[in-house]
Amino acid sequence: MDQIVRTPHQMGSALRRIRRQRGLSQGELAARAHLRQATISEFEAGKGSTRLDTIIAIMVALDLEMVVRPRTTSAPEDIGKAY
Amino acid sequence: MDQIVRTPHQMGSALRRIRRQRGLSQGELAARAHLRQATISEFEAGKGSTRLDTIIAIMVALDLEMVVRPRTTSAPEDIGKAY
DNA sequence: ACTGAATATGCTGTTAGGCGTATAAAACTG
DNA sequence: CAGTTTTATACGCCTAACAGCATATTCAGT
Repeated sequence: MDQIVRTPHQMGSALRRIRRQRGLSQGELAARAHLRQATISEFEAGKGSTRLDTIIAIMVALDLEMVVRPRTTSAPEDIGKAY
Repeated sequence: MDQIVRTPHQMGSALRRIRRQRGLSQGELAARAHLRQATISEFEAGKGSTRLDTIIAIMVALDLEMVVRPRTTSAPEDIGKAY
């Protein structure tokens, strides 16, 4: 249930999944976070240039928090990358 | 050791602490992440408008990852630790 | 298929991020 | 305390985020 995030795309996907779990539309989330529905759409699509405060606003609206930690080696996509 | 991040300021502080643990200067980190030393300085100071891809670049250079999870309620004595 | 909701895309305007470059202010070190 | 390293600020430039507003497109329910 905790989502590992290493790329903008993973960030967008993770929050989209959680938003849907909460039963919210992009428009509803946007209203709660004081953002445009279009901004949510672009962010969830993996826009890397989304600003930190925008992401924070979304996380607050979804009642989430982030944890920063040393990189783990458990992600499936990483296997093979070193070779 | 894992850093809870709920605000831009906490994000900057957390990565600054980790950078120092790694024994890196802002200039060295900037070089590794292909950013300016000034950009690192501003980000660590808590700039909320820092872009996601900039943050990701810093985390990659520090060998870190993020986790997104439901907000937890930390004990009062823990709250100060994030600062 | 029809229809309304949800999501993606477009346009303009304002504001500001990050760049290169340079320097000022702090913080170590001998 | 001087000399060095590190961190914080500044200016001009280019690009784009996000705003409001509107519409096109896709999805889901009946």
